[in-house]
Amino acid sequence: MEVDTATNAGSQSAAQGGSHKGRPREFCVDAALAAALRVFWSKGYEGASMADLTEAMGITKPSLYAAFGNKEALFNKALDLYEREKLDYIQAALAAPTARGVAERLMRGALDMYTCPENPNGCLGVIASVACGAEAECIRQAVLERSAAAKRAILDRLTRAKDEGDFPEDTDPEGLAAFLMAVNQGMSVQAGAGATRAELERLVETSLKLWPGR
Amino acid sequence: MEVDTATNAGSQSAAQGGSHKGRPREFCVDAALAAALRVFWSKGYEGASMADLTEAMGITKPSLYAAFGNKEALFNKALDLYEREKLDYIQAALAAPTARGVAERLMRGALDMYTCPENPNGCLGVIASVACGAEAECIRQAVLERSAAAKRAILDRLTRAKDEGDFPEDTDPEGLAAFLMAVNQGMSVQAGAGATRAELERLVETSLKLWPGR
DNA sequence: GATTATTTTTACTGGTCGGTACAAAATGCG
DNA sequence: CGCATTTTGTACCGACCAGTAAAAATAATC
Repeated sequence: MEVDTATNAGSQSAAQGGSHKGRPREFCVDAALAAALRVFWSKGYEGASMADLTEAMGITKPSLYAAFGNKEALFNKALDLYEREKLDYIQAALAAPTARGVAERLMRGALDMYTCPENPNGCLGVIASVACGAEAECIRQAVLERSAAAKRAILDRLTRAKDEGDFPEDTDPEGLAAFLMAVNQGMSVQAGAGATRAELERLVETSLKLWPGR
Repeated sequence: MEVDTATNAGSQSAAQGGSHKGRPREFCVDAALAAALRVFWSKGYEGASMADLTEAMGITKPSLYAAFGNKEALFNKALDLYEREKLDYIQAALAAPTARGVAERLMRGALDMYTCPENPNGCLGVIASVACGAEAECIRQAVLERSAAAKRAILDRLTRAKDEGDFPEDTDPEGLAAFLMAVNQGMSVQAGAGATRAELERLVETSLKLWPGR
């Protein structure tokens, strides 16, 4: 009855202690999910074929469907993993004492993530929301919801910052939140286009120099 | 002999004066290309199927192949049309007398284009470069080349502006060019995500207020 | 009217897409 | 052991993909 069995499986291959009854799973669910994330991150949702995914994950299609449900469910779990492991810098940034500190940590965190050689180029959210047509509309919606939540969190933080006197009087927190999102999205697009770390650093330094207040 | 026959055909359907020999083409090549552009613009290169294209263009597949070559050639012609008709605001912006004027016309031009209800959401260049995987690499390269050329033109203009004293001494034209590209790309992503014109206007106003110099 | 050149229509190709049916294999439990 | 349960590998499904072969249709030229 469709029980979510994405649970056990050790670190490498052999299944260990779990007191399950049937034949033990031969692959590590977490490692397979991490591999799937890399594929989605590199090729987008529709661009990633089941063949791409199964090859990268090292499992066959029936195993994938048994462990993750279907392609859409697999993507959503990969998106959870992405947010948890790769977007943690956002929450950390919001804890900075001043608006300028928030902006700086946000931009530098994005810069580090986009230029880490172990990561695919660009932002999974941007890739999946831009490169998503028709049938995969619910995927797009899921991604957009998370993006909207992030923007709202940034906006709340900047609004508080204005109350705390971090900005000149005529500053618009909504505009600045959209601005931070735009710089981040621009960095993602440029990283995907092959921009070097030095180029993106220049973008960050310039944006930071333009940032108003403290 | 692969002669490029994309020439005549009147404004609506009937082919007129052209002194060709065989059966006259029953559709307008320009109108079909415009329809194809809308499809690519909405769905990206790989997301646009031949069925999507032929339906929107009102022709059959063999007619499409005879008139345009193949999917890739059709895209490139659509990209030419896009640049010619939709990106003309860029050249106009570069003619502004000051760097601030350039930035303002660039941002407002993009804003107008992204929020024109007759246009699909977002920027074809961003969509095609982000949502392009593997096999369509040459498409991606073609788009990236045009984007790089645009950035270079902007950079040249900003460098001249610095020579003319439009900026404070410590201003980095390279950083500002990347900044303008990023705001534009961010607007495209946000427009594709469903942002309203009012939201994008706020982004433009904020970015303009941060812009340095005159 | 016959010839030649071009477009149109219909039907088709081999390949890939996401997803699945089925039986063999591997475990725990009695 | 025998049985229930779960995963595995293989082989397959109908739908769609980009692209094309072939013949009928329509025009200019002879």
